[in-house]
Amino acid sequence: MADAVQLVQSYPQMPLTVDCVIFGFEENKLKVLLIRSDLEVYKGKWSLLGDIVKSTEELDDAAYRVLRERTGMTDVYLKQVQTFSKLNRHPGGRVVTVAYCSLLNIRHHELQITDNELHWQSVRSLKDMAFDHKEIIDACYNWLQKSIQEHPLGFNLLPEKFSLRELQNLYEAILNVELDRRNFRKKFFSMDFLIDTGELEEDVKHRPGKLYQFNFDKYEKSKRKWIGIDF
Amino acid sequence: MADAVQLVQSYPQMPLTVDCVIFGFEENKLKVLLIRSDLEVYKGKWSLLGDIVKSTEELDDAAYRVLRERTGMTDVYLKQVQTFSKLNRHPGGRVVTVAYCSLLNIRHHELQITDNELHWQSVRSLKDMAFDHKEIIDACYNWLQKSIQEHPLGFNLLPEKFSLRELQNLYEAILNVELDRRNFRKKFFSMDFLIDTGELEEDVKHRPGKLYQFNFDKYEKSKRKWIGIDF
DNA sequence: CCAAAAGTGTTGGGTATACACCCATGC
DNA sequence: GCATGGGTGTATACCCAACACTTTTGG
Repeated sequence: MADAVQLVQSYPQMPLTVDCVIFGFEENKLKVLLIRSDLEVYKGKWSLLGDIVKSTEELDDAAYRVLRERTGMTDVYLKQVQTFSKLNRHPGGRVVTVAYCSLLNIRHHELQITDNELHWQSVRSLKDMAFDHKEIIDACYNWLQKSIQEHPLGFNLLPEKFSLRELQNLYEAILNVELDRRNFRKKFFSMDFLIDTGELEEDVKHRPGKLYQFNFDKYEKSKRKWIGIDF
Repeated sequence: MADAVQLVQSYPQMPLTVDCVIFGFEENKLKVLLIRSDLEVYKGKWSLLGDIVKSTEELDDAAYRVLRERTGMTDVYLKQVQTFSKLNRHPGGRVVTVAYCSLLNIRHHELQITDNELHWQSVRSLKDMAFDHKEIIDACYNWLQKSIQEHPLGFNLLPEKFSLRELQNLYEAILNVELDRRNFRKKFFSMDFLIDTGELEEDVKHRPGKLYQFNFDKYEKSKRKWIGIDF
């Protein structure tokens, strides 16, 4: 054991951080939660929410901590996406960062955000960010576009009860496509994971749509392993 | 700028390593390249090929360096998969590691391996490895199973010219399924990325199959963006 | 001629796509 | 009653899964 300790002590060390790409959905747009950079060189630029990883902290824990400290939320979808290590990515020296992607419902969380430098920004209008954060967001956005087609992640961005129109708007916004409404409905109804709550939309100035919930239990039980070569 | 440097210098630091899960295909089995652990506590156990990340080295470069130093190969498929940070994953103390997955053709590389503690082991027969390396291999294997269905990665594991039977054996071994030969052929021919070399298998004691090459150029040009919700 | 694997087509069922009309609500 | 979006069905094309026989080669 002593040899192992000695070995590790001889290793070069470097700072490690986590950066959270926190997605939300509002006004039919996919948005990401940003904060003003606190570095002089990036004055005025937006940056991701991130923090150092402590010496005795696991990466997932560090990412959850960032979420908790920034949004007050603990029960949020979170997933490690990629680690970035360009030598010049941080102006203060070598810092490696692990990017996490997080999905949350803006409505559930808006009251908890007090720091007024926090800001939900449309993913489509991003430019000129601090560090390599644009690159990190692009990676997470690509990951999201892919994952939302294979897993029921989108529901994390919606209220617990949602209309099919909202769901479709979400998919259209994230995938940047237009989908046929009837086929979209057929698709989701045929999956049979939507629970009709019996409730209707309110405060809408046209015929109200039905509200549904996603049946996560049923989904978990029926997860299948897909074989299908396609490239 | 000075503030940024000072800030980074105040960050906790830790050792960072890369571990390469190097897959190969031989005797119709998916294999992974392992080495005897050099730590006393793991005496006799197998471990992945890995190394520290140098202070001024990017992660991809470190992973390529490991490959080059261990196999002599430079032109090998390599992809960052996941970062592992459990506090007790290394008996010598806190070490974070970034796992890379690599695919190579064993035949092209076998002569370059001189260290006789290096060893190709069947993925199916893995057990009881050093560190958290079993977990890392599992993650990379899952990644491979998924990716090989969406991207033409498998060809990195085969010789440049291969028969359809070899290709099918590869898919069956990695996905751990049996596939219908006629449908498999139809599938690949309909993709239209296989070039008939006009050559035939040799030294085979039955009717020889045709040898094909994968048309990477054509594939790159025709990459399409898929929209298809399915979970 | 025998063994072993290569090579080849068809059919049926299910799934994706394209498309148009009536309905319920608010104003 | 009109504007707005909710809700529904059908026909077609495509793709996937299932399935058996003939051909070529080596020995």
